[in-house]
Amino acid sequence: MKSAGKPVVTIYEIAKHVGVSPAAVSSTLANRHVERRLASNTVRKIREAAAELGYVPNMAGRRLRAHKSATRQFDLAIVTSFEAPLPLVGQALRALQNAVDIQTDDTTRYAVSIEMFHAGRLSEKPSLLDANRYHGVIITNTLPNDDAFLAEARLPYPVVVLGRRNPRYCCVLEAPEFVGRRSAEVLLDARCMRPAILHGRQLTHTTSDRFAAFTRAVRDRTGDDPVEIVSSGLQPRDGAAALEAFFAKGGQLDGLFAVNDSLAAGAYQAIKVSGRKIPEDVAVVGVGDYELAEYLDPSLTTVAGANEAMVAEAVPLLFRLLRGEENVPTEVLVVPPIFLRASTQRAK
Amino acid sequence: MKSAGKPVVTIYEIAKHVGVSPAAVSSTLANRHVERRLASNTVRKIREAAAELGYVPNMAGRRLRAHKSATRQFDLAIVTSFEAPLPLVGQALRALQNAVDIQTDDTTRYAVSIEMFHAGRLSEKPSLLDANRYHGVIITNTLPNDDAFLAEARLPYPVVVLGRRNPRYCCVLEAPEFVGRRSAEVLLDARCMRPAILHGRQLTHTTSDRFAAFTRAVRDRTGDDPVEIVSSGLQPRDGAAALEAFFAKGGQLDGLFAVNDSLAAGAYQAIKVSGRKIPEDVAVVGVGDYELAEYLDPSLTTVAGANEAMVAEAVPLLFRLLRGEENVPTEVLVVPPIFLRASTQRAK
DNA sequence: TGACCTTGCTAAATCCATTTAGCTACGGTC
DNA sequence: GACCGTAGCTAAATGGATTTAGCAAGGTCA
Repeated sequence: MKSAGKPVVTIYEIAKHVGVSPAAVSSTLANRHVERRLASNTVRKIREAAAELGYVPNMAGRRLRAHKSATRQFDLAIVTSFEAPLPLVGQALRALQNAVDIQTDDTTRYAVSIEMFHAGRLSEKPSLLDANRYHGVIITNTLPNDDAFLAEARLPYPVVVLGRRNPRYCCVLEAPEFVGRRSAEVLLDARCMRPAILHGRQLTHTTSDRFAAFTRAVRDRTGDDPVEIVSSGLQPRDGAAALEAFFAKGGQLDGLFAVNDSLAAGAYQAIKVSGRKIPEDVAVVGVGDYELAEYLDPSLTTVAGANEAMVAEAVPLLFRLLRGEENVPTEVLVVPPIFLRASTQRAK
Repeated sequence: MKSAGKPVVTIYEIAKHVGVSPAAVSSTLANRHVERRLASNTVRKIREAAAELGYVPNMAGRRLRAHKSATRQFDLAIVTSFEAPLPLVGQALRALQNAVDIQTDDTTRYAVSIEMFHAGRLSEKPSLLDANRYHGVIITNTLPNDDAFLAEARLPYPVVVLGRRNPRYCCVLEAPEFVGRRSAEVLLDARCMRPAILHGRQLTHTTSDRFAAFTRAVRDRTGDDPVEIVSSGLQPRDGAAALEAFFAKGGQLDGLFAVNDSLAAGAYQAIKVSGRKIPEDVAVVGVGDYELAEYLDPSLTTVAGANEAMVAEAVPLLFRLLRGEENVPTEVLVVPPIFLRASTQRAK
């Protein structure tokens, strides 16, 4: 049982409690009691005391002692929000792990992990501010709140920010304007007269850029603003619900840009249920960061899908920062590819 | 630049190199040099030496010192494979984080993260065997190799294994047989005469159970074995490729059970491209752990989707183990729900 | 009886970084 | 000349666990 008492229990408390030395306690708790020839009765008493006092090992102490003095250990992490699409995070982690696998040798070891925060509440993760957890991190899927926090806090270790610009850090992001503008062009080239944009309530830096550029491009070419459809979340069900509501209110559209592809998947369903055909009645453009896009019916035209390219830039940058290199660029722009598929192929 | 030399650089080396005390070096590297009134020239020399010698801070040392002695810190992790579907892992992490958020107070802090291994090569993560990293973990998406490793190694801290049975650990898994059997029943009830099963080359405990139960159920009811279609991976593209190849060889089927839903998404495409209609020509059953299933066209009938329920069981179990409780069950079975949707609704 | 072994345990060093208390030298004040 | 203040630095304690060398008590064998 965990005691609620103030003083945290160490092996010294246990030793005192049982009447043995800390060495005996340590040996027992590390299951070394046989080779250290501790009497089984002593072992039992130590185990009981540990359980009774609610002993929790201090990992820092253990690691410090266990540290082989010829190796340096780097602890790296991908920091992302719970709300973010995980496949993108998975790509990032894989890329980081690959880099790490190459660089690992006798003298250098790495540990990489994913660390998550609630979107918009990065500041509630105080462990990030301590310089005693990670040697370096890649941060992604931040909301404006988080961004402000980061800019003010200035994390005391190397950081690469993915997908948004932050003046105090090394950033990798989509070429601004590109996705929104090209999406608009694709829809307009398919002769859409009433293009719409579908996005979630919370705009990240990336999605708000897509939104703004799309809106501007449509306005420039048609003189009108696009229709704006807002969903409550980023899951397919949210996209479906938003479009259903839009149609229920008598909304009309003949082209749709969904700022990410789960929303597009949901939109597909609502469009079909409403009796409209893709692409004949509604052309659809999405964002192809997931494999999914190609396997929707009809296959989804996507702009972007730059995540992999961004990650490929970010990982080497992190290592350059870790190495203490100077002249590491503070901003790298990635131009996403475009895949024209069935969802925008309208017969002349 | 990182020196390749053997002895790892500590602040003591730097101190010796510069000719100051370790205290000065520590103050400088922690950016405390102003309040500690170090001469700017000294600071510069220390910084230069740190860079030149390739200093890498020892996080264990830092954390040990930084540790507030009235708090105990638990480091928890979800351990999963790179190849696994991430949304499931995300669910697990969210559940764990929620539990942790509730239990955090002045005296107890938690850090949760995701740690990944290459499927089948868990044994190459030696850090798992050290008792100096995590207080407890939830392990999921293991392959038979990994399972054998775990059974032999006996990790020296609390572990909950998700999705497979392992005699030496506390396990949470799908009720065996259930998913495979019910999937078979759904297809047979839709009057399929040639049911097939689609799975990846690598079978986890869970997928091999699904496979075996499906096969047995089909055999029991029809006297014949189902058709087996094997894909190289677990992504939609792999499912599509496997079915394409199957059709190209003249394969026939009128019902398909895909052991996970990315495969089902890929299969959908190949089936449609081949000119067959779902569900008229081919009824399809998948596994609904992702939101996606409902938004495929036609919406996908799914059995399973037990991940959330499994996670809900696993998290409390982990805490019970951490608390050192006795009589923690070693096996918890979860019965997954079933969602009948359009992909198996054939007209009489 | 003495040499030697075994059992069962402990003292103390060690891992690395941080921080507190305090020392020295120098300049200025009355 | 006594005293004070300050800049600039260091010695030493500290955090928690592990391990090595070794001590003491008791037994075995010649």
